Amino acid sequence: MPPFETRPIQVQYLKAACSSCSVLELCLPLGLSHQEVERLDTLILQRVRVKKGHTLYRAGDPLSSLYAVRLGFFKTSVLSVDGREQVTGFQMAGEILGLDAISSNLHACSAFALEDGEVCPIPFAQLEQLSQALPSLQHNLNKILSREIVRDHSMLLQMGNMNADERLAAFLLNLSQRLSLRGYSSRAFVLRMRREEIGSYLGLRLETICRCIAHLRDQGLVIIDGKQVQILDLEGLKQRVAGCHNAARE
Amino acid sequence: MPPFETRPIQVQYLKAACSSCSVLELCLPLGLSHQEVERLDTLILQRVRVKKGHTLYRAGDPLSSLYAVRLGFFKTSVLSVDGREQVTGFQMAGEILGLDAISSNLHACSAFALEDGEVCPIPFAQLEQLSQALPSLQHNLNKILSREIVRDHSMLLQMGNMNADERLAAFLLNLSQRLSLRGYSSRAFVLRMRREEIGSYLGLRLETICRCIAHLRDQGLVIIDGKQVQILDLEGLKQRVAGCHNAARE
DNA sequence: CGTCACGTTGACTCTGTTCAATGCTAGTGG
DNA sequence: CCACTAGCATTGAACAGAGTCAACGTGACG
Repeated sequence: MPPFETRPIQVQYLKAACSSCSVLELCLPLGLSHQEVERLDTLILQRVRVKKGHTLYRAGDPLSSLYAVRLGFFKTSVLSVDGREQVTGFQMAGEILGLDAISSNLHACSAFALEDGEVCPIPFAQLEQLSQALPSLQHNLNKILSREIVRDHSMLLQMGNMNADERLAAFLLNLSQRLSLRGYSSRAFVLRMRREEIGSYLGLRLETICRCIAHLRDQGLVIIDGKQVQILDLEGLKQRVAGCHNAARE
Repeated sequence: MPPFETRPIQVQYLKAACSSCSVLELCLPLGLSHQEVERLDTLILQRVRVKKGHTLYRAGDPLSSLYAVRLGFFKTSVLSVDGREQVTGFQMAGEILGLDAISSNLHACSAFALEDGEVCPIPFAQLEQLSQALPSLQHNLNKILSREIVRDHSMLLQMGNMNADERLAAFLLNLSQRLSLRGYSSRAFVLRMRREEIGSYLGLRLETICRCIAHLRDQGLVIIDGKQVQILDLEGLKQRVAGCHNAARE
């Protein structure tokens, strides 16, 4: 186990308000009226800084809050009985952490910061209470939960039907698309996770990730130097994924 | 494509009421007071019969209702761009179909009946409306959505970290456990799906499923004759899954 | 009785894993 | 300042597990 897994999180309190947040339209308040956002603000009392390598919560912890990522990059993962890690997702600004805890009031996975970041804790009991009064807030929460289900199903499709190169291409495209939604370049970005974590997420070994990076590089689709990614041929990458398995094989 | 994919569903109206349903405590009304269930009953106007081989809804259909399975056995699946099927789940009595449609108001997967069954359509707009008035109903919906996320994550763990034998063992144990929750035998049951569908669900080919069945049989853990399953050694099967990959390998 | 869909098994192939060696970078301590 | 270490990334070679292709069996059903 990496050493950082034993460090507790360091909490620093900062003022928070959805109404002045830059990822407002990607997050829980999406589509709410100004007045509704102000009521939601009454729940979001603070931002919490999480330093790189620290844990926001662990599998088994009781659910107190969901966490909206405001800044930074997180991974969530579950452990198999024999201690193997399965990364279940990478989250960036505007995405919500902790959804899987609602079912049992215990977190089913752990959340780690892959770089320094900030999250807005959303006390869940109060969120449910407030969403009694705000239909559109309740609807948003339902949508966010459902979106996570859709995302998981597409991961299952990747794991079940795509080969290693295709999975990596799909992974890079997914990052590219989410980053561009947040105003960053879709063609140049930095991987915040290690090869091993990408591999775990995609159901592959880290060596396979290295080799797939080499394949995509040799085909002139991307340049990946360490954690620095440059996408040379976005369309080519997309074709690689669409022509899923067997089709258009070299 | 199998021929039944083109048949429309045949709708037959039957009286329905959660308050008199046998899977009440596994379904949406879980934990609701008698009065609350009666209000929920006002939404559940009918049961719909779905005959084996028929489609309840298809990917792309607009979301009008969620469906509670009352009887029978369903599969849900998504298609990849090039027409490959990925089975995302098998649903039995008390489980809810259509959750992935909430995110976009369009069904993201299709639902097929693997045997004659009955579902209770739950008009989603009205469900959201009613859950404004009934906090515990809203809470249940949240829980059900979250439970699906947890389930998907455990499927990702299976696909990412388990070999073929382990996945099949986990699959059989999961069926066994859900059936026993519903009052059926946990040691003898019938597979409602074909080998190919099991394979798609587990990210394997149908031939691999056959071979894994043979492996488990040769180890004296199960007897599987066609669709008839008999579990001889429940504990042995569990060990097979827990000692996930590499551990306790023969 | 013949057809068709499904299931089983074998032989061979191939993709991804495993194991190992090597390189690179950042951090640490003498 | 440099030697040393630790963690991460890359690459090669050998191996193994699952895929592919093909043949055959079986049971349901018109």
